[in-house]
Amino acid sequence: MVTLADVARLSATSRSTASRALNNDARISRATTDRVRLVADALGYRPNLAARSLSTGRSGIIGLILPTGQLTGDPYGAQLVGAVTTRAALGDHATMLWLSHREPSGAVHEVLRNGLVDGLVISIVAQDDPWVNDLLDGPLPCALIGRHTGRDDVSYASIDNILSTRALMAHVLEEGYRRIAMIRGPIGNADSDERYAMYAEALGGPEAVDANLVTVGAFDYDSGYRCAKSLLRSDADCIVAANDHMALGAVDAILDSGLSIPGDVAVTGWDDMREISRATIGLTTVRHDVEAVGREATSILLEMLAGAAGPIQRTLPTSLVVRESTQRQHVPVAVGGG
Amino acid sequence: MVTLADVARLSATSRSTASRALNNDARISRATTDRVRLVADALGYRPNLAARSLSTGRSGIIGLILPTGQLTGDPYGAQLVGAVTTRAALGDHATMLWLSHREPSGAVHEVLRNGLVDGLVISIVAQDDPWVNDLLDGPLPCALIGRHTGRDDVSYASIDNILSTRALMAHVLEEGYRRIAMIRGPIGNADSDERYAMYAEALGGPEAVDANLVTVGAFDYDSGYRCAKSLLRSDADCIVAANDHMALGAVDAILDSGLSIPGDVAVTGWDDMREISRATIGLTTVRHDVEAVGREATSILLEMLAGAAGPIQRTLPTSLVVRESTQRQHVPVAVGGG
DNA sequence: CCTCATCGTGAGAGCGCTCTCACCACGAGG
DNA sequence: CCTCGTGGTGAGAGCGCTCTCACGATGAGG
Repeated sequence: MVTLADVARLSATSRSTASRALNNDARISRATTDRVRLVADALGYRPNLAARSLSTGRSGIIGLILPTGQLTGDPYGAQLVGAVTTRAALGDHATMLWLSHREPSGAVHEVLRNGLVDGLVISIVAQDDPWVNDLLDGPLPCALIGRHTGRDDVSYASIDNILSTRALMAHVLEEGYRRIAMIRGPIGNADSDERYAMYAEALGGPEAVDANLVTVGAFDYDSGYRCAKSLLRSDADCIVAANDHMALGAVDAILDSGLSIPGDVAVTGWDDMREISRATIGLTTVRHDVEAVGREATSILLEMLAGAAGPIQRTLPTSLVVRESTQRQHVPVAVGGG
Repeated sequence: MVTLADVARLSATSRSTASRALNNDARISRATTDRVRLVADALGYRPNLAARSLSTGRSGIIGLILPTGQLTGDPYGAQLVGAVTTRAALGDHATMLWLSHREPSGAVHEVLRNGLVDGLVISIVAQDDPWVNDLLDGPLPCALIGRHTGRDDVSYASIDNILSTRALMAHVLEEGYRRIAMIRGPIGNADSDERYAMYAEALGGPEAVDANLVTVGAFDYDSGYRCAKSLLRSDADCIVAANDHMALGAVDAILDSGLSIPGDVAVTGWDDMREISRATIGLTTVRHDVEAVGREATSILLEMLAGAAGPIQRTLPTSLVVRESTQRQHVPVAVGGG
C-alpha cells in the first residue's frame, strides 16, 4: 500500500507538507503542490480513510435509513437512494444504506455511535417508531425526508402538503362534488396528518367533516380498495386518496361496484406515479419530485456537517395534475401521461 | 466519547486486557472478562471503527455494487439489497451500497482502494463493462451475483440456468409446440447466454436453430413487445422469453395481434415475479430465489474474508412453474399465484 | 543594519485501537 | 531447591493521517 510517507519521500517534502498539498492548503507554494500531486498521481496514492477518519473525527460517510418497505414495489425508494447517493458524492461523501426492517435498536444503534457515519438522512413511514426520536436526540446530525409529526426542532426536506391539498380540494369543489370523502394515510404520519388537516380545512374545519366520509388506509392498494368500498356505502361522490396506490384500489373498488369514474364518483391520488397514471383511468393527482426531496435532504445534512446551525427546513413545491378521474363536467381528455 | 482507555481504567486493567476481554480472547480469565464487559456496558462503550480498522487493516464493511437499473421498477434489486445486508450483519459486517450509474471508474474506484471496504458483492447486467474486470483483478475479494461470461476464475453465486432451461424446453416440447422462438437477453450477459445455449441444445444444437425465431431483447417490457411482434411474423407458436418483463411484453403483443394464449401462441418467462404472475394470464416461468442468491454470494465473500481460498462457486436450484400460458392441451386452470 | 511580519515548511504528537513481546506468579517435575 | 511450562496480564509500538507549534528564509520598514 502506498502511503503519504511514500509520496512525501518521493516528492522531497515532509508528510505534513504532502498532506497539505493534497488537501488544497493555500499556504503551500504552487510549485510544491504541483510536485506532490504529480508524485501522488504517479504512485496511484489513495488516502486511507480509516486513518483520516481517526485523525479528523470525520469519516466522510453519511448514513441513509430507509424502511424496507420503501424499496419494494414502487421505484420511490430506489429514486431516493439514487438521489441521496448522487448528491452526497457531489459533496465528497459516500453513502451507507441501512434498511430499518431489523430492529434499529440493534443494527442501527450499533453503527451509529461508533463514528462510522458523520450524519444521517432518514426516511420514515411509521413516524411513531421510538428509535426515530432516539436518533434525532442522539449525537449525530440528522436530516429527515418528510416531516416528523410533533417535532419542529428537526431538519427536514418535505413536499408541500398544505398548498397542494388546498389546490386539490379547490379543484374538486369547483367541479361540483359535494360528498367528498377521504382515504387518509396512517395517523401519526406527518404527510398523512397534514393532508387530512387541509382536507378538513377546505370543508370548513374539522367539525364540518362527516365522519362517515373519512377512512384510514395504510398507503397500499388493498386498504385503498377496502376503504373505498366502505365510502361508497356512505354515498361519497368523490374519493380523495392520500396516495396513488390507495387511489388505484379505490378505482378498482368503484368499477367493481358497477359505478363509473368520474360520472358517478371521482377519485384523486397523490404522488403521480408513472405506472399508475398509465392505468385504467387517468388519475388526478399531485405531482412532486421524489429525487428533489432526497437531494435537498442530503444537501441540508451536508450543510449541517459544514457547520450550519439550527434546524434547516425546506419545503418543495408540488403541482396539481388534473386528469379524467375528476372531470365530470367536461369531455374526458387525455391530459397527463408523464 | 468513551474510549477503551476509560473502560480499562474503571475495570482496573490495562487497555490490552480490556481489548482482549471485549474480543473474546480465551487467554483472559473469566473474572476479568466479566468485569470488563460490565464496565463497558455501563459506560455504553462502542469501539471506534476507524481506529480498529486502522489497526487491523479490516473495516468490517463490505461493498455492494448494483446497477441503478436494478433498483427501479421491480423488487428484484430491493430484495437483493435486503438479503445481502441481512447476511452481512449476521457475519458482523456492515454493507455499503454503490449504484453503478455513475462511471464506476470515478466513484467506485475512489472508495475501493482506500481501505474502506474489505470486499465486494457485485451484481452485474452489462457484463462487458470494463470496470467489472478491473474490480475482479483488483486487490479486493469479490463475489459475483450471477455468473460472469468468460471468466471461470471468480467466485459467484448463481441460479441454475442449465437445468431450468432444459426443464422448460422439455415442457414446451412435450406440450407439442414446434416453432419455438426465443426472446433472449443481451448478448454477453451470462444468464442470457446460458439460457440461449440450452434453448439451442434442446432444439438439437446451434445449427438446428432457425435464426428467424431468435431475437435479442434488453430484459424490459418494451423490447419484449417489439421482439414478439417480429417473432409472430415468423409464425412462432411458442415464445420463450428470457425474463418475465419481456414475457409480459410478448403477452401484450400477442393479444394485440388478435391471437390467443396459449391457443395460438404459448409464452414462457423467467423469474416468477409476483406482479407479473398476477397479470392477465398465468405465466409459465422459472422460479428462483433472489434472496437466496444474494445471501449465498454474501456468505461466499465472508468466507473468503475469513481466509477460504480459491474461487468459490455455487449454483442454486430453480423450479419450473407451469401455468396456463403453455397448456394448450389442457383446460386452462389457475395453478399459480405465488 | 536591525527588527519584524509573512510565507512556506518540518517535526512530532495524537487520534483509539490491536497485537507482539515481555513479564510475573504459580505449580509441577527433576 | 531450582528449572521450566503455563495461564494471565501489562507495556508500548504502530496503523496512516492531520494539525499545532515552531522554525528558517525572505523582504519591507525604521
